[in-house]
Amino acid sequence: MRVTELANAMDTTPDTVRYYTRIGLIVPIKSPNNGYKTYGKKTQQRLKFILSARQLDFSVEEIKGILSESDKGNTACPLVREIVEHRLAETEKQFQATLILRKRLKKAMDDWQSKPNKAPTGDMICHLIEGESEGDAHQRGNNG
Amino acid sequence: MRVTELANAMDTTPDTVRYYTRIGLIVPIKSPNNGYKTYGKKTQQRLKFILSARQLDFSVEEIKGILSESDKGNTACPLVREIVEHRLAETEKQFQATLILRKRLKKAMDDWQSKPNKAPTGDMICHLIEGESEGDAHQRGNNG
DNA sequence: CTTACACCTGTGCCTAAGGCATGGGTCAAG
DNA sequence: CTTGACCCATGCCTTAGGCACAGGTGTAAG
Repeated sequence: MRVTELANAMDTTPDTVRYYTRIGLIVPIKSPNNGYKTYGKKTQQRLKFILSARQLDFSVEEIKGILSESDKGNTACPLVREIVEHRLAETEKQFQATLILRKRLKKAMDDWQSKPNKAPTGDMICHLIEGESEGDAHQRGNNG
Repeated sequence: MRVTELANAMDTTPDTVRYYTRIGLIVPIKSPNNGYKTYGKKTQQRLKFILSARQLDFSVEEIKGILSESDKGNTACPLVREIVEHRLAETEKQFQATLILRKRLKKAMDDWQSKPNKAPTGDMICHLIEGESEGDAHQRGNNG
């Protein structure tokens, strides 16, 4: 199988396959006559795993860790459980953040409904936004 | 005001201020004796606008467009309304995606509760994930 | 055999919004 | 002058691929 063929079979893009190849997640055999990368059944299995993990929003780095463990013959399951737990917590945060953003956007649209458009003054760029930031603490970078 | 001072006053980081400076969103005066960047009141106002817009998840590129319009003396309000509308739609999508991911993660944790850890076989890397991808179509990159 | 042409391949550069490390400059106290 | 604390500008690094480019491959026609 060559890159596009594999990509189609796994319902992903050739660029994605190339990317995973480039960073060593999957290892093809170089065809000796034309230098094209050739992927076998085992690699397809591996790619399937990678894509499934990506579906759960595992980062590529995390997947690399899992595969590394598995390649040494060890169970990757505990690691997988840990990651999924962490990912769920992260998703919960993301969820809340999106909620807040949505509320904020809706409020903005609502508030602006009645306001006219104004040309910028020396003190204001767009009164829609600048009249808006009361009672809402900003957040410095407290990420995870 | 120098970079850190401005950053503290606006409750953001010096790196952020430097970034906006670097890409020309805000323009400081170079202090002639030490080469330090110095920011005035007008710039602080501008930065406030930028940060408020970022709170609404406007991209920096979008903000650049708004400021460019405003700098020419034109109303940026229609553009702002348009962006906020678009952003709201985008957020809605994001919201749904996060919901799906959360459901998927929760289901995974649930399903795995009863399953043991297994060493990888020749055909499987981690049975938790590989047994999981039934009845769930993958998605090729159909983004917006 | 050669030509034509569609499709395919590998490589390298690009992204968003800053974060971080480095090497040096500045300011006040002693 | 020297120490030390803090501050500054600059440049590289990050994700997960996307995209453009230049050239190779394969098949049909001549």
